[in-house]
Amino acid sequence: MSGFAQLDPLLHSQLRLAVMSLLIGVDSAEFVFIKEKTGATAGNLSVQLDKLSNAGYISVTKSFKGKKPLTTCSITKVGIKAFEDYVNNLKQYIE
Amino acid sequence: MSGFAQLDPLLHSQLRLAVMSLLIGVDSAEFVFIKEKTGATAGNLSVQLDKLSNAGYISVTKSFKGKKPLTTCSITKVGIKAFEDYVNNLKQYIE
DNA sequence: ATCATTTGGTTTATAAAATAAACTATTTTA
DNA sequence: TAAAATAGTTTATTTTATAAACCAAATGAT
Repeated sequence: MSGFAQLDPLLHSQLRLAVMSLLIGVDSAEFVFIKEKTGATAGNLSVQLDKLSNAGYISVTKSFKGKKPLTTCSITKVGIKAFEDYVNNLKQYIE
Repeated sequence: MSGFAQLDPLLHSQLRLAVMSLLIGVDSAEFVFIKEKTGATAGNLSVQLDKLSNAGYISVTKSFKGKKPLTTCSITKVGIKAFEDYVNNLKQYIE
């Protein structure tokens, strides 16, 4: 058990980590809610959600709330596993 | 206590975090030792040590071992504080 | 003795990432 | 009905991380 484990670069990003941290505690969350909680700009959030989605770490559903677009996100099993692995690896650095 | 604390970007980098993690546990460490423990290339390590040094997080001393150059690093008080703050902030994301 | 290789780095170039600015489409409000 | 707000996306820019190329001295092989 020597050397430092590689930290998943997809999770080792402040904003994406915050998103995952949020999503791991809830069933699902809306774009606007995530934006407010993380303090991210819409553009940045949009890009980072895409990356998490493309990696299969979250699922993103686009629908409508009344007549306004509604983007809903939830963490996937793969995402939960990745997050847990990341946290375990990280502990090697900070404990 | 809402929102996510900003993670010190100087520490939120895999290699620099590994370096700090190493240095926090020892009195001092040599360039080659850090390089081996972290698995970094010399070039990358050199750059990242500079950044930590410029931030005042570590002190870097250049001398000679026999006739070969010897770069020795140690964490500073400021660095210890920054590391501890980083770890505390990070816990908000991963706990 | 000298030519190649290794050691211990630094500097510079490139690839990748984060972030913000600009934009789109619809909808609400004045 | 014109202006502004909502809910985003796309594109451009800045920053960062990383590796490749380089340098000087020392050691090893022929």
